[in-house]
Amino acid sequence: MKSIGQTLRELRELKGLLLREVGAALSIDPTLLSKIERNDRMPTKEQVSALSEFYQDKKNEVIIAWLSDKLVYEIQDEDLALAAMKVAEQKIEYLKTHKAQ
Amino acid sequence: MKSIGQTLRELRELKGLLLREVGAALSIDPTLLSKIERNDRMPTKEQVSALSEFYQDKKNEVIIAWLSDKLVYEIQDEDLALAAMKVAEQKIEYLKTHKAQ
DNA sequence: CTTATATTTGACAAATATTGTCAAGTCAAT
DNA sequence: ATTGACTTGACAATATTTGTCAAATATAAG
Repeated sequence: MKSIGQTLRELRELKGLLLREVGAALSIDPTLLSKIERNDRMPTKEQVSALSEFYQDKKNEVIIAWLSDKLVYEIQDEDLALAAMKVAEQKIEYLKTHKAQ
Repeated sequence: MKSIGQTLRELRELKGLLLREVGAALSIDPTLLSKIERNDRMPTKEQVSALSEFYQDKKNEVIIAWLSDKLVYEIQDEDLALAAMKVAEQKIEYLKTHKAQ
């Protein structure tokens, strides 16, 4: 249950890499990476794709941390947040079974 | 499990009101209300507040339909949508118990 | 204490996304 | 054909988000 920032930072440090190095590998400005790892900027879908590929073995972990952070961000201040989440889950499940082509 | 648009349309029709009438009561352009009821535009937080007050008895229903739609919108195309929802739920619960003043 | 390297921060620019409006269109009933 | 309710499309207006750069901070080494 880690934030996307925490997830990315831990993965990077595990590999002993610098922001500069990851940045160079993925063409992302290191200062932007810093902000992302500090949850100061949300990475874009493309950045998450690149990062999740970069940290291969933890691909899904990265994506799930990112998606869940985006969800939380959307409703964290709401009293009905949890109730809304449950309904959203049902809606997703419904869409999944009834999805178009 | 209704969309925000469907929820609002049904509530309005139950009261036998016209878009024009609800619009006048809440200072919202009727053509915008039309789009909202057709899920073509997301209402803003302020509009949802006004609308949920207007349809008093169904206040929470309106808010939950809106919040859950926003959540779904955020992740509906993702394979990991459901997994992310579960994690987001945990994060919300965590924030709820550990929330700052 | 000075230098070197890594990271962070703040302010702003740039890009994107979202919402609001208006004129014109459809549709049904009369 | 006219009227009334609603819808649609294109564009304007706003708002939000993201990216960049220079400066600040931090840490370690010499």
